[in-house]
Amino acid sequence: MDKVFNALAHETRRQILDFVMQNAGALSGDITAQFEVSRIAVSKHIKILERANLLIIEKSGRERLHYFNPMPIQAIYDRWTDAYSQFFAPKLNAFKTEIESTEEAHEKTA
Amino acid sequence: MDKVFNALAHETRRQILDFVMQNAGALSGDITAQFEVSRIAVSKHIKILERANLLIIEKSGRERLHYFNPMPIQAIYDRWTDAYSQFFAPKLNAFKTEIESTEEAHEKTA
DNA sequence: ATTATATGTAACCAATTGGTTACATATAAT
DNA sequence: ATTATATGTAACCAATTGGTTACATATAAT
Repeated sequence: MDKVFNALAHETRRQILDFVMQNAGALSGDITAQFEVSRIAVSKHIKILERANLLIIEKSGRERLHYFNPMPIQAIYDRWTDAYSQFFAPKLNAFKTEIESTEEAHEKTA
Repeated sequence: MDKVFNALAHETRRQILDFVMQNAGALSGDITAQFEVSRIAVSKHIKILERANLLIIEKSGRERLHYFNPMPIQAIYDRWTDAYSQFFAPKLNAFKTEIESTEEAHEKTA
């Protein structure tokens, strides 16, 4: 789970996920072509995503085909919404209002 | 958005969120008491969470009261599920099966 | 058989991160 | 007025991160 959060904490890696999602089976080279940084840099990002199980790689000859795996994100979401359920239900709007009025009060004091 | 992902990419910071969520209005000192690291280290983590808008701070005299703000996470989730909706719907199971068979095939080759 | 392509690994480096100690300040309690 | 408490800031440091170049290997194409 820590690996997933860490993997998602970099813009390039999130973009790689976006790209692979829309281009299932993309090769390393296809992914590299999307970015300005070197092939090696992209390769490292892919490795981090792979270790977080966000990408699944299929080898075919000298090529590597990449597939997006949504399950770790689903797992995080499940844990998250469960833990934070009190905030994601009707109570949300009340909370919003409370925070906003708190902030207004704060601004007046500041 | 990058700030939010980065803020979530550290175990201690996720634990701070958990704690503040269940202890709305907690003081800096209350949060510090939950961890082994120094007050300063915790303070830095809090600052990162604050800048990501995941914590809202209300000053009261010499104290700082902390409140969890779920909205950035909600925003991420909205963006995420929208972008990845093709995977979070009925298709999910088909995809899972596809990946699993792919992996089996891969294991046999390896 | 030779050449081109797809990818991997090693060594290195600057920037960022996560932590520390030491010192400072503002409010509350006595 | 003095002391204790809650929090802030500065300077520093080791570890991690994100990138690079140089070299290597395995498969596909000619």
